Amino acid sequence: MNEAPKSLNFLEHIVEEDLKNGFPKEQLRFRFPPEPNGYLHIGHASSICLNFGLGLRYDSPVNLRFDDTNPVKEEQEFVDAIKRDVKWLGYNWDTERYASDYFQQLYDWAIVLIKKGKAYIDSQSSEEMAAQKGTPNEPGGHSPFRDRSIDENIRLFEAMKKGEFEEGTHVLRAKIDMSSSNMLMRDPIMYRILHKVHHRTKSDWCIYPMYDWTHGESDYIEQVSHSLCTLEFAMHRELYDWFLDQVYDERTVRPKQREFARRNLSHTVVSKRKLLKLVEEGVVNGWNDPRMPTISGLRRRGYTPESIRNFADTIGIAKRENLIDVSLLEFHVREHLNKVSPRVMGVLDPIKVVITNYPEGEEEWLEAENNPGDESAGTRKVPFSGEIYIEKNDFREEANRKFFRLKLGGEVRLKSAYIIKAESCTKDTDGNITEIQCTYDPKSKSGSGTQESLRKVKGTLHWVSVKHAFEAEVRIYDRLFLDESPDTHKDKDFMDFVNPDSLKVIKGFLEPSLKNAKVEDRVQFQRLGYFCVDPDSTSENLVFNRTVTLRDTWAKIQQNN
RNA sequence: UGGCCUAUGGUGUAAUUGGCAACACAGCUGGUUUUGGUCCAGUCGUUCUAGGUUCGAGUCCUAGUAGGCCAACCA
Repeated sequence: MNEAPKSLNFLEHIVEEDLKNGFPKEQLRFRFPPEPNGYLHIGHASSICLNFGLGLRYDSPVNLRFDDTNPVKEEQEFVDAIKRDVKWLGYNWDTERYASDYFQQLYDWAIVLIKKGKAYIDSQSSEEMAAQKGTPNEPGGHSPFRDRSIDENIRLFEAMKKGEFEEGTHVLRAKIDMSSSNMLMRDPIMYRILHKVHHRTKSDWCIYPMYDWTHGESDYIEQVSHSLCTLEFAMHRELYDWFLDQVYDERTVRPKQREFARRNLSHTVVSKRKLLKLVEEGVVNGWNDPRMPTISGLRRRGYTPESIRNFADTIGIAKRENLIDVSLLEFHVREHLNKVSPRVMGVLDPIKVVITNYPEGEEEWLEAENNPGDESAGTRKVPFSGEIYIEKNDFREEANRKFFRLKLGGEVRLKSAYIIKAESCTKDTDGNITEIQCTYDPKSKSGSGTQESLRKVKGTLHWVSVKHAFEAEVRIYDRLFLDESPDTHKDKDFMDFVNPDSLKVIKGFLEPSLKNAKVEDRVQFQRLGYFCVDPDSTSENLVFNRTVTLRDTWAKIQQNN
């Protein structure tokens, strides 16, 4: 907010332009309008950051408005989840609103339209109406009910409201233009009959307003100045304005709809239907599975609100098609986690190292820094002993100069501990290495300041003391889809691209300081990645989710060979 | 036989509104480093096509091309 001149996106330009043309800054108001029929995902997060970001930028109120005009699909559970997610992202709405709060006002205005001859009751079936609607290339025809008298329209509409008709028997339509090139202007439906219980208004209503009739008028009621939505609503703008014209009073703020392109993330899907399929077919374990692009999934995965906000800020906003590489999201979570997460040591694929010259039965507690980039993070004690675990792939019997980890005859630094040298290793009958024998240099202790401790050795390994380490469950997550755009292939289903290795559950050996880690704690397992404590954790069985690996140039080197 | 929207490095977004095309990510090279992390330095590479207006066009105009959206009693 307070840094040097940041360039504006096209929506901010529009606001600036309005301000320049005399729109009072105090009357700026925005809204985030989710339909409570599903969970918020990363795409919504961008929209949330956009609208609330505008609120922050101009110090303007932002309403959280639930667009709950369809009782068939909407539930309180989603309202609660959405509120939790928006809060978690770090935003505060001015007021919590519901389109259903406006049902009476909307009804009254509908009567006004009928009286002005701008709306009528159509008693055809939906099939008949569809057939009449024409196509984008051909104009539609008029309904035989289009010229009902105002009195009859009023009488029928009231009867609809009283519940005197079956679902599907009548609708209220705006009387606009059946030959418009914009299909939405061909006498759009304003109300339909639905004998359903609404999550808030219960059984008060059996007629429910449609989106187009509701949304703009709700913006108007709330005096939202800029109503931002995605591109597919661009054609709705003409209707949005037409409806507004019917009730607009010059003395009030006239809401302005503008459209932006939704932002697509690579290697993922976000449509409700597809996410539901992943849940129902057991590809993932629920809506908040750490592989899901839902806010709750990202949270459980270990993403921070800051990283998501920074991501949204970086990708910007425009009107063209886009596919943002997920590596940018990963960059932002690494960037933030690098600053805030304590470093710890854990070995996920252990091999035992015996330090042959370490005094039998002895142990010592060494000082280790919690974050080399942040002195204020302090230090902690880590136990060392004559038997430790290191990662299997940190040892090779022989290797070239590029491999600066442990090899026979070679030296390596144990992070925050001593320099060791591999002398020999033992194998089982299949030739698998089962143990490595090393010697250590007692004078090389980290931080001791001795000549030996200051020696430069190329490699530094993380480790845990066998005797002190404890076991925990570690869930290694990877991208859910192997294809960057799994749901855009004409000949293939997105399910064909599910990564079979998106989750591996393993056992890790962790340093004892982690024993009292709490759910949602985030740490960096040194040299491995960032991990987050999962809510499945119990006091006997801690569960860590891998949020993201560290950048791994070694992996890249190996890949290129 | 339509209407609306869009087109800038590999990706995303900018360009003081007509004035030297920039920022981030990704890639590559080197340096620092008790994390092959971080950090630092460097490097690669861009205005869909064809005309037009202009001293000057990514920006304005025309045509073309490519992509997206539009015919739910969904939002």
